[in-house]
Parts: sequence; C-alpha cells; structure tokens
Amino acid sequence: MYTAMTKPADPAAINNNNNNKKMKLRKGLWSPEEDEKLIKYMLTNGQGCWSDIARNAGLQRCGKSCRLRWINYLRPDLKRGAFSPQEEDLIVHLHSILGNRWSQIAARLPGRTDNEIKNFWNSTIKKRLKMMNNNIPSSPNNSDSSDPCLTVAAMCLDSSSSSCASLQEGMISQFGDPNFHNSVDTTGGPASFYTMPLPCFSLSQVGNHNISQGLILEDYGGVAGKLGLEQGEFGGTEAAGTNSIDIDMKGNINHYNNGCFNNNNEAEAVGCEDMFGFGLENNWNNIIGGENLRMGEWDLEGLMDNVSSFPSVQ
DNA sequence: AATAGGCGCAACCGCTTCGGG
DNA sequence: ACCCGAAGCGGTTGCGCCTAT
Repeated sequence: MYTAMTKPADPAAINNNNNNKKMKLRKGLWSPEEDEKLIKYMLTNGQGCWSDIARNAGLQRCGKSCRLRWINYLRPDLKRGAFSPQEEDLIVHLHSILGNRWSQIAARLPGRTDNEIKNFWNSTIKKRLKMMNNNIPSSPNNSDSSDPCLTVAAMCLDSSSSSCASLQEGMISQFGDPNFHNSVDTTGGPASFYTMPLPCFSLSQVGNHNISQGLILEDYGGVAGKLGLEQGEFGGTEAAGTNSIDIDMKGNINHYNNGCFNNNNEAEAVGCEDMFGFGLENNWNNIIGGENLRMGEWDLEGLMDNVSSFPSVQ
C-alpha cells in the first residue's frame, strides 16, 4: 500500500531538516510511522496550532496535512466501516436541506467526517440517485419510488451541481448568471419558465400534500429572478395563478404577490406549516409579511432542529 | 492470464473565513 | 482599516483494488 512516494524519511535527514526551515515537506500517503508520531503527539499534547504540531511531532508535513490526517483518519472517535442504512437516509435527507455543506452534514453524523460523507455521496449515493432518476418520469409526482427522500434527492440531481438545496444561496446567485438556463431542468415548464426540481424538503415532511412541481424560476433576462409556486402544488388547492416573489440581483425578496394563498386559507396553512415544516415557516411569514429577506439568511438551524424527527443514527 | 475500465478512498489544492497584530 | 497566518471547507486528483471481458 505504501509506495515509494510514501517511503518513510531517513531519520538523520529529519534531524537535519528540523533545523532547516526550508526542509522539503512530504506529500502523499502517510506511513504507519508518521501516523504513530501524530497520534502519540496528539494524545499527549492535544490539539493546538497545526504547523507547530507538525514541527514538534517530528513530521515532515505541513500543518494542513497533519490536520487532515488527524481529522479524517486518526481521530479516536471516528466510526469506521460502511454507512448504515439509517446514516445513508440521514445523509440524503440532510443533503436535501444543506446541499454540499459536507462539514455541516458531518456534524450531525457522529464519527463520520465531511470527507467520508462527500466521497460516499459522490460515489455511492450519486450513482444510485442517477439510476433512480432515469426511472423517474418528467413529472415527479408520478414517481413510484419507495423512498421519498431518495426520490426528491434524485429529482434534485437534475439541477445544478451545487445541488437543489442551495436554494438559500445558490439559486439566488444564479439569477444573474447568464448560464443559468443551462443549470436547471427545463422539463415540464412552459417555455418561459425554468422548473426547479423540488428542493429542500422530503416528501415525507410534506405529508399528504401533493407537491406536483416544486418551484418555478422565471427568467428575467438575467436581470432578476422570479420565484413562484406552481399551480396545484398543494392538495386541494385551486390556485388562481402563479404566486411569485420578486428577487433582485442581491437576492433580496422584495415582495410576495398574494395569489392563491390569500384566496385560499387552507392553502396558506398548508403551504406555510407543512411544506416548510423544517422551520421555514417563520421566514415564510416574513416573506408574506412583505419584509425583505435574503435567502442566505434563512434559518438553517431552525431547519436542522426539525430534522430531529428523523430516525436517529446509531 | 492479461488488461482495460470503473470504483472507492485518501490526500492535495485553492479559495474563503476568522482572528490577532 | 489593513495585513497576514491559521484554520476550515469543498472540489478535484491520483492511486490501488476489483471486476468484467
């Protein structure tokens, strides 16, 4: 496993190099000896300045490399081995909320690292979702998938690589992007609309309400965006038209056009409490209240608090 | 048996954020 | 207010293993 590139350094050279600030730092895979040194040092001295750790532990590594090795591999509290189905579900679920914020996802999976989760996502889950996505008809509500979380995530996979859950930030940033048209799925929407696959929440959280299309982004010629809820989004709702939020180039939500929500109290209740069951309702009230609100300031912690209803990971 | 291609994982790279001077 | 170094983060790369042909 250890290649020539990772061949342990000559001890004499280390001694010399310890006095030489220009010593050549090693790269590549870590040798067992290096691991041992780092573990020993960390257990004895605890965490500190990583560049000092690298030096004091007698490692020809940069602090950054030491930090990564410790966090991703050597930490005693790491959980090794395959992801459990519960962890897998939770990752998909969290990713639908947080997007590629791997560190935040990892923070909610004890013993797992962001790197591990990122790799897992980019290989296993992404592949699986892609396969599922091939089986999903253009209209998401026709999906017969048994796993709503995976279904939503698979739908999200059709959008930009920054993931659907970047609604809070990514979508906004894309409004001014001339390439925006290329980054979203255009299936199912009228010519002037760009249909974003259902973001941010799983069907299980939506309850019995039929989210048929998700969000629409109307192209304003790269000047601004318009975000709306498509007709028939909520069960029993007879929407009179597309309800919209105008968003300027800075991502400010300037006002909310009262459409079906005002015409249909039931729809309002459903939309605000169920659809945004992770805590978005507070922000949604802000939107309805006409207050300016930046997407990036949506209450992620509030969103995450509601994830507690998700099966716990062992 | 040989080998090409796919896959998973560890590590690096570059950018951003943060905190201290 | 500015600079600089450290830390953190996400994207990407490289390499060894596995598997299909």
